[in-house]
Amino acid sequence: MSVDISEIAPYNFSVIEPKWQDFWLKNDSFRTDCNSSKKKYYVLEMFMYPSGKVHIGHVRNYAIGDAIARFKRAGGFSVLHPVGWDAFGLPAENAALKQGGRPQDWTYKNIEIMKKQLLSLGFSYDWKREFATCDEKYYKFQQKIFLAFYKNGLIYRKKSEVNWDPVDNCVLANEQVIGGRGWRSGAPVEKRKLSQWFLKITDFVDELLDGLDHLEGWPEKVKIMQRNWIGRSEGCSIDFKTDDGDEIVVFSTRPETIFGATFLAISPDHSLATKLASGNEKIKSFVEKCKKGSVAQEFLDRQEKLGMDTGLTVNHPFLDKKLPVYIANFVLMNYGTGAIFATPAHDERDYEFAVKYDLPIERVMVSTADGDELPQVDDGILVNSDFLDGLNVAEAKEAVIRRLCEMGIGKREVFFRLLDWGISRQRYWGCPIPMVHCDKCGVVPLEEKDLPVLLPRDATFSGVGNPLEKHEVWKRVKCPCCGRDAVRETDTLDTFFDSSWYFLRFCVNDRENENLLEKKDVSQWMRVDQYIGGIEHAVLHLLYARFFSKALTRCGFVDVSEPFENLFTQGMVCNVAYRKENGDWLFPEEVQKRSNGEYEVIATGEKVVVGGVEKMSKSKKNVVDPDAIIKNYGTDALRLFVVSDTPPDKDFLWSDEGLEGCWRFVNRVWRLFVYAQSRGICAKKCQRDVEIDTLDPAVQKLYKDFHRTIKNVSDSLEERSMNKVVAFIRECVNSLYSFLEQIKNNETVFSLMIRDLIKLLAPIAPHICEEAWSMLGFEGLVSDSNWPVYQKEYLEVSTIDLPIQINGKFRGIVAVGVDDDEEVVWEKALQLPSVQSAMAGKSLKKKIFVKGKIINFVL
RNA sequence: GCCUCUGUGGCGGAACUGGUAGACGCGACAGACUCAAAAUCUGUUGUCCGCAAGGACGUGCUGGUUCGAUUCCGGUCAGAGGCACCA
Repeated sequence: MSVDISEIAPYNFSVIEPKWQDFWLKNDSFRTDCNSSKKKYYVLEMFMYPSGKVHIGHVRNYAIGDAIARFKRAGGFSVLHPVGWDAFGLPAENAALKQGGRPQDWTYKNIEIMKKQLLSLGFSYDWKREFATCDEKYYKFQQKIFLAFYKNGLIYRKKSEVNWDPVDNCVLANEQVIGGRGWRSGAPVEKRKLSQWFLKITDFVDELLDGLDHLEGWPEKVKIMQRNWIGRSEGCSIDFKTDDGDEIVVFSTRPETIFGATFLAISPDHSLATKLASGNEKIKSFVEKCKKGSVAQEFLDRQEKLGMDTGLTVNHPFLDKKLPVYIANFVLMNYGTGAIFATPAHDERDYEFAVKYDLPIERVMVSTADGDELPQVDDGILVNSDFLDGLNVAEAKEAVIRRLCEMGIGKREVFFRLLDWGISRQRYWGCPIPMVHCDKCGVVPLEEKDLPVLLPRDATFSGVGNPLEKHEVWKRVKCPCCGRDAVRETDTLDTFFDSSWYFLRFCVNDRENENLLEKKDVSQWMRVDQYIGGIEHAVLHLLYARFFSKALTRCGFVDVSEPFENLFTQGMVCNVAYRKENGDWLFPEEVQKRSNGEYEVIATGEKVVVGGVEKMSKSKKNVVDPDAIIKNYGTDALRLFVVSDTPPDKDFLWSDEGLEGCWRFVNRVWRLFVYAQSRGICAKKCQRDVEIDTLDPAVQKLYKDFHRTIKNVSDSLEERSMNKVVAFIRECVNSLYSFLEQIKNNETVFSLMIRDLIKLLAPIAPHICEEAWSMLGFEGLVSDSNWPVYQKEYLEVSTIDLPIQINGKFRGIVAVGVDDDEEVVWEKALQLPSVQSAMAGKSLKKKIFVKGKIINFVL
């Protein structure tokens, strides 16, 4: 019995979607198959912090990953697609402080809630591998890693100036300081001197840098950011001696400008500055002023240059002249040697400083380009430089370094911007560091048998200081060396430590496996074939994870030089935001449109500024709750929407109309499936072959075009252009609607098209497809079915519409055979009225013919 | 300041190695169905001129290469992101 397609009831997602979610979960439908002979494919989305709620940004990230996982699965790969929780971190501790209770409880409760949300989104995860980084088991492994790194000399403790976040009351790594502010709190970072654990990431600096050249599957942008962050610079260090016999080693990448040097500058943190300060009140107060300045935001913004003459001088290495030594706040202690020679004529900072303090400026280079303004920073030809005169920069650099080396005062050197990674955090909710402080033995590692060091369950959170440090019972321990009373390390590990190796642990098939990293499992699955996450981790997590792979390899745990073969960075989800004129943000429900098109606050009638498109965030009151969307439109419509329209690597603009459109499309597809069923379309009808030549021309074209769709959808998925995937499927559904009358009686063609359409849509809208698959009597799950294959010969066309140009302008088309010779095509083209009228009275200068592409008459 | 990326209809965006610019969607407009509305289906929709056939213009701006440029090259403007006294 046939039905009217427009009368079919809408897709009943509230029943159908939970049904399949339960089925997949109960049957472990997406459990990783480790014993398969199929090629492996490891898809991973950056795991999430259990903040309490899944937001739309997560949905988009995971929808992209899930589409790839399902596509690869259908494409004949054995797919690993795990899920877990990056569960340590400050918010849990803040929640404990604010609402009482323990961070543990808060975290695990959030995980429970968010897991439910993920399940309601129908992602194809292997839930048997799920873990949280705060699981005792996971951090026990992590303590093992810490000890192994320690034994291998990759971890050390040192007292040094660190970044202190005054809001989070905690140290930050350099990578976590963004524009002088804490990455989480946004507070201006202060400097403090503390004893801290450091990870020797600088030991791998060359590998980390060179490895980037081979990461072809990474966005260029991320690689550039990492290269800049590592910041390699080549140059030369030069030894100077003050009249008092103090040594000052300077570093320069421009040693060829040495003849233009007019003074030396050392950092206020330089050991010589400290020494001088101790004997001189004026210098002491200056140094202190500089240190304060390096903290205050206003100084950072103004970058005002401050300096003080030490009264000391050094000899110029080549000239018979003395150079004064200044302490200058623009010289950084943590780069190079903390001292420079200044060449004001050829360096902007030196120039600014020299002008301010009235120091000489001597030109030693003339530009090859025009203009002779100082400072001249571009390369030129050396002048006033004795043995370097007339040389270009490269030649002069070589010559001067060679001479300095011969004199025994210079050395070729490479410096990096990258510093070692400080991993100590003065917080409770993190992985305890398995070290002990003993008065007699010093800092001693625990033995493996004493692991794990578990977090105490009875800590108190007062908001001041580190709860572990104040826990008098927990912190007492016997020294593993001498057995006397000692104290535990009370700092915990930076949570970025946790996320630097989780993707390796996901490889281990048996969650209970006591081996830290089962080598066989890791080598089976690594590298991650497709990693997906936000670009904000370009120099944080993504650099640390690369370092960990190399460090764990060095320690013999694994053999993974690089963790992520292909990296995809998805864009953010944005929404319009409203605010009052005083800047307060407003919820969309609080505003309404006036008749003149402006917006006002409903309650008060105040004028509303439509604040443009902003990243969805609670503070801007423009978030959309996935649960509400799922309740009203279903998961498939939501998933479809977040990958439609916008390429996944670009920012996505939320719109209710767009979502509505996807909901309409889901129903359009649903009606098509139900209609097909009513026409008797079912699995059985797919068994006959299609005799393409006997088909009605319209049906034949439809069927051939469908094979083009299969190719287009497959290619677009492969290149991660989900927006195109959706567009091609929509196109295909549109033409099925248009030719419904012609196709409805051809059961074989109709069946085959519906079957493969279900498969094409399944990676993005899995529930409706699973339902249709079962409804039409196909065996098993569409999630387990093979990806459709297109017939190449159907894509080949015999005739094409060839565009015709006159003087490069489009004038019409002419239908020709693909293989028609030039003469034949010309004949046909010349008969076109538009060509004839354009040619009238003119002579043909040239004819261009590109087979299958174009004809162009040049008159 | 330095580095990187991006500029295509009212909007999100398509366009293979240079070859019919604007696929697909949103919005808008019209028609069918309906007592009516919603839903659904079918059209139209870059701008300008024209009753029409048709024509002119059009991918930030500006030069160039080419028979032909959204695509390649030079300059320039605008926006986004990263780094920011890194010697």
